[in-house]
Amino acid sequence: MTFTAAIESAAVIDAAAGRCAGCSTRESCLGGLKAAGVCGFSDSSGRSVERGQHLFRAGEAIHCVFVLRSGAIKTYVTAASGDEQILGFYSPGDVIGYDSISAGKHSRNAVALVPAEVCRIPLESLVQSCAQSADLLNRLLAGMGQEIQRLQGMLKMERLTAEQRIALFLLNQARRQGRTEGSAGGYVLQLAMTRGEIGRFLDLATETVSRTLTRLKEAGLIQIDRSGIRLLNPTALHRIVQSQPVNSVERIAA
Amino acid sequence: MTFTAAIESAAVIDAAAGRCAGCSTRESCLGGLKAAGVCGFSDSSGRSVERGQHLFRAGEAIHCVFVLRSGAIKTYVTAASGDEQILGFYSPGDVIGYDSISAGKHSRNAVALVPAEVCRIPLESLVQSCAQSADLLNRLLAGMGQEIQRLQGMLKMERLTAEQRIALFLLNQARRQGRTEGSAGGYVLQLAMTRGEIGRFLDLATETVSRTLTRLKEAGLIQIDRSGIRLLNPTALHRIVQSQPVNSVERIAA
DNA sequence: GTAGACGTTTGATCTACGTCAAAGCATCGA
DNA sequence: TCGATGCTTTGACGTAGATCAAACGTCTAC
Repeated sequence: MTFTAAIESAAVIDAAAGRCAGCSTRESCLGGLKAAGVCGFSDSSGRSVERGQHLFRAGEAIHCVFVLRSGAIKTYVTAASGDEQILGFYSPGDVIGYDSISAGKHSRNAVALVPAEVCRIPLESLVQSCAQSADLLNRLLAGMGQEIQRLQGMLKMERLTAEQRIALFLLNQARRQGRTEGSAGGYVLQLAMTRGEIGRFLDLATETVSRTLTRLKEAGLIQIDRSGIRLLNPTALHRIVQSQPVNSVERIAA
Repeated sequence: MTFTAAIESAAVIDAAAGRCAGCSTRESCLGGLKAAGVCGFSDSSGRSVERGQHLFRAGEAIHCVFVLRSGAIKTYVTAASGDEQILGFYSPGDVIGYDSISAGKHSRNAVALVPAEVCRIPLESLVQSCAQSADLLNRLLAGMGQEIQRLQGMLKMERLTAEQRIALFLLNQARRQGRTEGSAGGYVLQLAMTRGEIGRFLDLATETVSRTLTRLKEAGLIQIDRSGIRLLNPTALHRIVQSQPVNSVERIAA
């Protein structure tokens, strides 16, 4: 079992054959096919990434895509002016790196927001295996298609007011977290990112994020305590997203 | 030679075997492989679309991706509020429909801005052929990867000022038109879209698009005559895009 | 020609959100 | 315990671009 130079500093998690069997991300992960015996990536292996450590950086050569097993990762680019734009937050089960398949090198940076574990899937064997397995090919195309649709969704987001963006963001996070954790009931979001990072994702100033969250809190739609946001009224949040941008909370919360 | 029900109203252009041979879009088109004998799509065929006619609509089932041979096409979605958001303008050689591969149905509408000709590439045979041809698979993945990067570019665009967006839009259009027409020298853009459509693409009001164009014109960077914009000073336009947003034209044009 | 429909341009005004500033509040190491 | 550091919150103010309104091409149909 060896590592490429690019990640030689990483700690091995578990690259044994049956590894995918008990993985909670199997459904959405490309590598679940390994357990199914459909394809066996010989050097698929894991890596743990510490908080603040980069998984890859823009400009680096690409050798693999990553599947997030646990933790949280953000991808971002840095403008000439120096300020950062966050392109995506990733939760367990997400595949990171579709954008750069067959581009040769990464177009953005990826960094862990909290300690994370990822699976490496070498690009070469992934693409080669697609020739053998129609199922894998379909999963790959579906994953890339979803990434395209996610980005189209973000473009739509740019048209919304600050309040609508925040509401939509909270709902999206809840939906994604529900995928791995117990879905119904709770709706308590563990946000791994800061207000500033939410802002750099939604294209809002930190202050606007903060103000909007307090407004939603005071309207009774959410509850904010340290290291978590509870969605008290997801339906109202939905209404805010849908509503015409004519002061929402006041109209909706009633 | 038959058509699916979805496009039975369309006129046949040319579905003969050697058709790709003389096609100007061969380089960027997936179907160019047909001429190379690498793969032969049995029912790949053409269709002409009139100005204002839809190629497909959101919600419709997907049977194929399209390659634009001539003309211009826009894709858009309509918000609940009724206003339209344009997701992309397509020029000859572009592949339309990557986003919906393996999604089952279209997520957006596609309509011709001027009379257009497209090639249909049935999805099923496209995906199947990827198993046979590594080259085709790579082209497909590359195309989807580029679409992802195009969307990431649009997200970055949203951070720019109106003037920067317009400048970048003009440069992008020039680059894309240069791909098929004679590239150097001219820089005369034939814009198939209205000011309003540019605005609904860049997320700007029609008035802002108009005002910004006149400002660029008065600064001597572009020349506007009926049905065309000439880029007199692409370098200055580039500088505008790169510059910090502190009133650009005045600083740059000097 | 001329009427009508559209697109464009220009001006005046309004507003959501950014920016600047300063004061809370956690968390962590010594 | 106490700074030190970094995140969050709140307030005051400024501005880019939206919106409203109206005049001005330009193209097509008759």
